[in-house]
Amino acid sequence: MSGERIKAPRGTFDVLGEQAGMRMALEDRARAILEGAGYERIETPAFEATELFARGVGSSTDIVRKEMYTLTDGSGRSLTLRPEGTAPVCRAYVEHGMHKQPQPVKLWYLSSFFRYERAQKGRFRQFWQVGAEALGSDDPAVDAESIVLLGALLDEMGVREARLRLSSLGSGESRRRYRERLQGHLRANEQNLSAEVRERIELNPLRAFDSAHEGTMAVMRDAPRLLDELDPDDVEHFAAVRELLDRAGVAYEVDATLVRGLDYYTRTVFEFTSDALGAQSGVGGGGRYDGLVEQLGGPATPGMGWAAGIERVLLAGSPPPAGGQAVDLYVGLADLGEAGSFSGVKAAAFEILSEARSAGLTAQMEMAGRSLKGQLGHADRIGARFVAIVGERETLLKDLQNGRQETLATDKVVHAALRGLRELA
RNA sequence: GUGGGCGUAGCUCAGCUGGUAGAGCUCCGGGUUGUGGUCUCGGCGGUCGCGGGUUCGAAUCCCGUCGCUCACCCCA
Repeated sequence: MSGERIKAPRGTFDVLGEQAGMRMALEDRARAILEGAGYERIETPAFEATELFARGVGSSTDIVRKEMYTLTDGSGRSLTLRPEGTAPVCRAYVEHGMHKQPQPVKLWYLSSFFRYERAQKGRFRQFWQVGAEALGSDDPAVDAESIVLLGALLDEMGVREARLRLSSLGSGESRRRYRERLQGHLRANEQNLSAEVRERIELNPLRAFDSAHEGTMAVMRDAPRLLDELDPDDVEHFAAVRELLDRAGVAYEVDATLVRGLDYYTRTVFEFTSDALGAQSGVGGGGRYDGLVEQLGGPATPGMGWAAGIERVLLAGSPPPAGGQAVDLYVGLADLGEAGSFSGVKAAAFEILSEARSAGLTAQMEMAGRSLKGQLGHADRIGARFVAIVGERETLLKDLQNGRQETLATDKVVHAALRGLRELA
């Protein structure tokens, strides 16, 4: 061995074995649920113009301020590995003129995202999210359906004890007025706030509700509540969303202190949390972002969506085990010959392998130079039904399930295996 | 960026107060002049994260450094 071992970068991981199976199961369920509700799959580029996130996600967010993987390409363009999925989807909506399609346009994705953060349980630098976005309608039914779908996905993935918190951030003038009142309250009590919150009074005062700092929490107990100051339209919209969720039998709690980390949210916001997760309790969340498409240069278009962290869903849930691929026929060799060498027997075995696959069987061939005992052991371990031991003149075909075996001409092996499998069925 | 815990075979770990490394699992092979899942025996496999220091001697003590991990922060 020479040279230093190169390891996967901090905060990244290889997906293999059981993990890969669980992910496939999740993707499978997500597709069934979302496409059943009219969502179509979308994949956007892994990197975008930096400007998209600066404008879309918002310059007050931690994501834009310190968590983006930004690089300059050969021609001097500033590009950023996507830290989230909503802005790219909105960009695609505008770029492809989807406002001409029947609204709402419903899109879903399962992709990886990148944020420069310290990794910990449930938090990584490259992570995966499944997300759904519905653009072009401000109907409360869109909000409710969206939330119901994520709830269904979490349920099917075995995420127990998921709590749903719900709120409304309002919109327009009332929201601006509220923001100023809150800033006033914060400034009046500035000496009791944590340093982080103090720094954010101008940028994002709502974040103060999220603080775990004691002094800050005391100040926030007396702070004005946004929910008490919504516009009549927003009040009505929020009431409709709640009514629809009630009708769907979805349990939730209204939490006026629920704030989300991205600037684009308006009106409905929600989050599913689970205690099974450690410090990172958020499994998935989202909300309405009625101004985002316009902010990205498109027509005024309402939008509603969510994202759930794959790693967190898997951590909090108990996904159904993925069954391994059955192997109908394992093709072994009677005469091992030299390791890595060519032989007539090997060629005959390879021919059987091809023939078996053409006949619709799943088949594998001995490629490690194992002994006869080793080959049978291996075939058994991978769950093969039949083993063929190919010899110079004839071939032994053994049924591993009942131990029966017969010797037959090599070119009859696949037929015999097929016949054996048919008898089983 | 800050703090705690941890870094010994591919994996899980043992190795007390210093005497230059072990187990289980996995993998491969033997036990069966060719036949699997049990059992049994054996083999492959380790610069004890890295660098320095103390010592006759360090995986074991000290310092530094890197990495992993959990937490703060923030979020999915």
